[in-house]
Amino acid sequence: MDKEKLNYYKSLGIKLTPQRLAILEFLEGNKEHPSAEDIYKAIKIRFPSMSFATVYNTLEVLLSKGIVKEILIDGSKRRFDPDVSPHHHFICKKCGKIIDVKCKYDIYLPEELKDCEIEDYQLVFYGYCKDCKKSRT
Amino acid sequence: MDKEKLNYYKSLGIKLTPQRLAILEFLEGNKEHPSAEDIYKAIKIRFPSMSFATVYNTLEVLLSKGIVKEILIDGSKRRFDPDVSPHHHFICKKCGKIIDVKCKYDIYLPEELKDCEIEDYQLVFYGYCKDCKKSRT
DNA sequence: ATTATATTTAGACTTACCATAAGTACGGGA
DNA sequence: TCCCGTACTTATGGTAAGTCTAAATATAAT
Repeated sequence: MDKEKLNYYKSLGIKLTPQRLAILEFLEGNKEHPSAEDIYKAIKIRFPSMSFATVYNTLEVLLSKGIVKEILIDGSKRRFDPDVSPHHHFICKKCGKIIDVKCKYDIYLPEELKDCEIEDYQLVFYGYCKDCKKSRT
Repeated sequence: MDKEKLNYYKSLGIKLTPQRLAILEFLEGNKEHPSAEDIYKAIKIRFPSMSFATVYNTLEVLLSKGIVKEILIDGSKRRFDPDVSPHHHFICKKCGKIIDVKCKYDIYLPEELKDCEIEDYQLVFYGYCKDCKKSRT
């Protein structure tokens, strides 16, 4: 990881432990929208002593700092996305694969929410991916 | 519940037990986007013998018949919506309240998903509702 | 005879707890 | 200025517990 990024993380007041660096490196540029378990399994290879709690703790920190984003799309588990730029997602109902959607849509503030403070919005497409579409009965 | 609806449910091949009727009545016109627990608690008053599993079983049946829809919006639990007409949602990050958004947006099929079979899409707004907006520090 | 219910059990995912360990900031000495 | 110990703060690891959901099975209802 380059020095600039390191300093950026430090400037946010994050204590950079080897485990956290490993998690950050794993997430950097990752397009798989991993779950906590995905992260845990991947890091465990290099850090056999890694604990599941550490993964969750670190994710909580990264979420609070806006370094990663949680995507509410998979009912069965939390998914995380290191790409915090505005974009949308598709999830396959069969295999759970998530695909980024970079389209821009013209989403105006709905009348029903005029008294609310909107921080973000996400568009989610549900269906079947290229591979699962074929193999469906 | 009126007879027309009853016959409609019957025509779908759903066996209408007292518990299921209670769940259907509770859901009918319900704008609270209840969780399984909300439903369980509400029905338990009239059916003390009601089981949690029955709630899940019934919801599973109603989902498969398209009578209710699951909304993936609350990371901590499943939420259900008896309004299956196309619409969107807002969720308050603080109190968890969900508000319906009936606006129509022009959502075209994104290039990234041209090989996928899209069944549905949902737009979700995140932020703070009228009440929680004030009380934030 | 088929299907739903109630109850219990089990599983997956996540959070809480606490003693131990490690990172960071600071200040004195080279 | 740079290096290095010291003290303070925070993170880790392991486990235990909590929550939500799904499975299994015997009983009851249709």
